[in-house]
Amino acid sequence: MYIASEHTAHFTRKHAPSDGANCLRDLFSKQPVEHRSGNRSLFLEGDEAAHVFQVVEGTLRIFKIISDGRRVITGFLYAGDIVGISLGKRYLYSADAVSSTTVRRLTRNQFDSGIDESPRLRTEVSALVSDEMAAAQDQMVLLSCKSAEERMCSFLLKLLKKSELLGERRLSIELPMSRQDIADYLGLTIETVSRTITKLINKRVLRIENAVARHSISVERPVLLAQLAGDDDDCSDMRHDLVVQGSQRRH
Amino acid sequence: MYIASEHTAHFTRKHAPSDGANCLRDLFSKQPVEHRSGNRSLFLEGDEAAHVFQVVEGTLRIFKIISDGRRVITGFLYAGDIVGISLGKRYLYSADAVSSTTVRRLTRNQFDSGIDESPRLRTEVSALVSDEMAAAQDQMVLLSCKSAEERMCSFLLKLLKKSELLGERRLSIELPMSRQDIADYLGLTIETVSRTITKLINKRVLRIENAVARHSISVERPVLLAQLAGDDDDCSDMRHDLVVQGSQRRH
DNA sequence: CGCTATTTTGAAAGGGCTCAAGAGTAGTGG
DNA sequence: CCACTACTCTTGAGCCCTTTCAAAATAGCG
Repeated sequence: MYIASEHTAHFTRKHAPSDGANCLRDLFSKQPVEHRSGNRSLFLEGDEAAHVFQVVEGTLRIFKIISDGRRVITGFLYAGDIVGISLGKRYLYSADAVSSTTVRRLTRNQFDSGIDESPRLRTEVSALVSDEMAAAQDQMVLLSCKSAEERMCSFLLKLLKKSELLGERRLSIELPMSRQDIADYLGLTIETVSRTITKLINKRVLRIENAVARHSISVERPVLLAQLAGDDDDCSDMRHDLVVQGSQRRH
Repeated sequence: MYIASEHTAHFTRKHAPSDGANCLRDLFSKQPVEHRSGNRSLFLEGDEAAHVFQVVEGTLRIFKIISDGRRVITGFLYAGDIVGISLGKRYLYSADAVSSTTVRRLTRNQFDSGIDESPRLRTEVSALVSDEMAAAQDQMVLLSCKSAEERMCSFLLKLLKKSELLGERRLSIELPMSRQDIADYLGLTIETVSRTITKLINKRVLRIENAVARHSISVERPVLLAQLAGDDDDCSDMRHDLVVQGSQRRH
């Protein structure tokens, strides 16, 4: 219902002003595609936020470099995702291509005037911002109090769900990013990431595809993976006991 | 320039349509104030996001309760702050009063139609969303790779800057929240928070005001505090060395 | 096939957590 | 006003998980 399929997009376009767009996809579709090879930068933290990008194919990572040189990856963006929405004058983070990636871009002005004209686009943008915020919140929870194993499982589970949404039949996960990328995203070291994956393989939760070794993982026991992730997707069952005074023990 | 004082708000109102508002403050100003005593809930994660709130006085904490009962505080809100902006249909987190607090509220509809009418308000909202996102990013960095001491100093420094903005003369920080709140916010245990504060006192960075014991801290060496926070507010000096391949050692 | 980059594995150290107890603070009622 | 109780905060000791440092194994590439 929310996803504008090719069909509905075409249908509703008839009713829209000729210069308008019905969804963000339409807005971007007229822009030429650009290509970025792996590790090529898209923009840098602090640069003037002149453009909004849509990932056409491939993967982007968005990150900050902190004073001592360490890198914190705050997110990965995949085909269809849009980067640069909830921004002020300057980019809050840097972005570069994990692997070979294609994007389309709109100038900030194009984007802003596009959404100013259409309440529908504003709604769509607002939903995306909300999603982005929700993702940031989830990441804070993960970094606040999850163990290495829980972090790894949460990450893999998220990728698994994404590939299921895209209609993947087999329970396999493609990892375009390196172990170092995963470590910088999950707030761990590369060694801990590696060890944790090994542990999950020993537990028969995962299995390494001998094909594109290490960057393709198949999930043997998805249920166990979900349990180990420790999300339990909200504890909505206990939502209504009021007055939970602080966290009870443990971090 | 950005802060709409009583005066400018009154002045510019003449030029605006009678039903419009020039800034969010105006939009809220007509609403009655509501009072929440300490620990009283404002709304719960997952509830229908029916209202947007403005803090008039006091402090709110916004948090999530995760499956094992632990609490993660994702932010504190102080006088003037607005909560519930970047939301979809449901609240992403719960909110309650840290201490005695007063708020004003708008229904989602009031808020949405208010900003729909005014490009100026949309700009203001967009800026607030951007700030919220920036804060979330900073928190991710803090949780990803800062030590207990760095976290504590970052937190205190933020509060110090806030109180400076409000025109405080003395270098003192009021902590309306409990040690447990701080711990749940910084991803630490209450014991570590306590120990870290003690350590900072021993280092002569802080000093406890014997007045409102423990919830009023004076900063003896603000410069050292900033150094220990390890922010170095962006490493904008090194922004342009491209191709920083992963974080170099250490997390 | 040899070189380099990435990943894995091992051993030791450390920082924050856990468990436990003590000290300080606040609220209550005699 | 002070004793009593409940709660928050602090301090101590030991442990565990993750990090650190180091080296070997594997993958990628010319």
